[in-house]
Amino acid sequence: MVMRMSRMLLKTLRDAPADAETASHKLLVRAGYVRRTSAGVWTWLPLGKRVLDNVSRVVREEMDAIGGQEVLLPALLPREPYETTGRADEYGDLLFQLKDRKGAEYVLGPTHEEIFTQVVKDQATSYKDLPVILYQIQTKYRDEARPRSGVLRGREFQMKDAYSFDTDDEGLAESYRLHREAYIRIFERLGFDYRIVSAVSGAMGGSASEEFLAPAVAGEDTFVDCPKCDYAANTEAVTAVVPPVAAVEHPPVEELDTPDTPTIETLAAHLGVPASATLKNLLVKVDGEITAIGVPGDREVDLGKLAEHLAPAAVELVTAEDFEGRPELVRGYIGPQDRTFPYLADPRVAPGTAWITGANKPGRHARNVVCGRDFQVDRYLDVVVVEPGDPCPKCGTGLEIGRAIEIGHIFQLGRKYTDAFTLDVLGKEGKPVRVTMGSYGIGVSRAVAALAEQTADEQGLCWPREVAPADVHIVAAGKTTQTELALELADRLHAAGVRVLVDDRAGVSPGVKFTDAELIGVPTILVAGRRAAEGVVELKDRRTGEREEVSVDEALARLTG
RNA sequence: CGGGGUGUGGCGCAGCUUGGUAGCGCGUCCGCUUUGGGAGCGGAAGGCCGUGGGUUCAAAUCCCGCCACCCCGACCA
Repeated sequence: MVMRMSRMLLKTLRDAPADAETASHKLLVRAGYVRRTSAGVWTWLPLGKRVLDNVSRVVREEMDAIGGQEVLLPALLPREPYETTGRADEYGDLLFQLKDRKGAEYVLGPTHEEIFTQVVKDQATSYKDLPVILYQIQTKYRDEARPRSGVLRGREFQMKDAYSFDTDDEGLAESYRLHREAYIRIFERLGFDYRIVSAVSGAMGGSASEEFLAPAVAGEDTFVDCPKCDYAANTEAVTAVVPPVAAVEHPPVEELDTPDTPTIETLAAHLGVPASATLKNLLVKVDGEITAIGVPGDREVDLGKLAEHLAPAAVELVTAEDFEGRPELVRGYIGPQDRTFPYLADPRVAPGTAWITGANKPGRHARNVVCGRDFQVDRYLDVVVVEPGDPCPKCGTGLEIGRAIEIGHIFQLGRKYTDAFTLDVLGKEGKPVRVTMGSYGIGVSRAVAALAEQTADEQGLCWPREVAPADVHIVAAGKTTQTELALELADRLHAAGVRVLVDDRAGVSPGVKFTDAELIGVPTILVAGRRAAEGVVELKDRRTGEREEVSVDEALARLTG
């Protein structure tokens, strides 16, 4: 069907809604693709629905290509399976919960590992039934504390979720590999600039997990990117590169009088040394026990990272009360020498390195405090916040830090869910075998917004052809002659299988139509204008802005070629 | 959940300080003119001013409560 703007439910806005902040949010609303219905809940208007469907189509084709079988599970689900796996509590308020008239408890599905596990338990009984890959493209519900950035992070959103079921680890690894490659093809076809980074599994459980990140200023994730090699990683997953320590004989420890220097800043200024020469000792409580973390003075500790390393132990910052009754802990002057507490340290605090650090006496610091000689480290942990310029673990180049949108995530779950539901199949030996599982997600609606973020320019949206709502946007810049030609071209192109959007609105000035065409972002703009009567039209590339006058036949040939 | 901000026709905003007829731009509808970069003139429609209460002769405006929405952070396949 040819989309005629004179008949479409489409209204572009000159001004973006005041509450829109990110480019994709502003442009998708201004260009009439989506409309907010409530916080984090969006209506997809005709143009938006087309783009959404195009993304789904690509995803579907590539999932089918690896043997995935599409199914559709309900979004309205009994709560009980989520209790079985403990995720009802784990998700907490993130779960939309409701009751039916009889008081039975339901949830709106946030992701479907539980239900897919049950489906396979129902249907698969023998190792011959496996491996199997199931997927669906479906609406998901998460009651996010803070939905934001338009459809980038909604409470209701479209997701493709896939699940693999295998009888052994090798099978899982293969299913995972298949998905990884399918994802690469999907994101290539969609026109994404993306990185694959290793990630932490979080609430999903399981071992191996990688994220597909689309770099964008509006992104919520920070990641490091090596400008030279292909290394990229989630900031939490970066490991420090420690340069080898020169075997130098350090002079003995020397105490210094350093009054009023309780912070690294004041200390470094007082002594006239860089902060990196000092050793910062941050006190935390690990399950209530006071513990110090030693990091170079110019470094920040990432408490989230620390908590992750020490989980399930609880990590809290110390408070003033914790110093009561501990006179050996001198606030601002703590050092790891003669310590009375466990000592964790960043790998940069390597054996043989010398530091300026607290002397455990008020107003006193010590220099030439050598790791391994004057103090011992109980355990090394990577807990320092990554900084731009830190060396790449792979090639040593200075890393860059950027923002990105998570558009896909793949997991080797293992047996977390199959254990919970005792999903076994009969093996070759006639004995039950516990099934192992993977799960693989793509945020379909998020991908639309992420693509908008990556491809839009000052004039508006600018879609890659594969996802664009049409191939050609025909503008009738004039009166009857132009409109008739525009409609005729639309029909002929459509007959040739080209997807067409035609601006045949009467009484709308050419200027309005041009700016609307640029805002809407269809890759090719065809203008039937001044020279329409003589059979000459203009072809314009939305991205480059290049335009060219060609005959009608030439235009048709190029667009159908 | 902590901090900040905003609620006035479809969109963007003014009015609130100092209470008294709800206003502007864009958009929409009708008519005429106009048609290559957000046209002109004339007419018109459209708003329990987020919501509940209070103060007052009188509340968009002052006071109290609530709700919704947005931003930063925490959190988050």
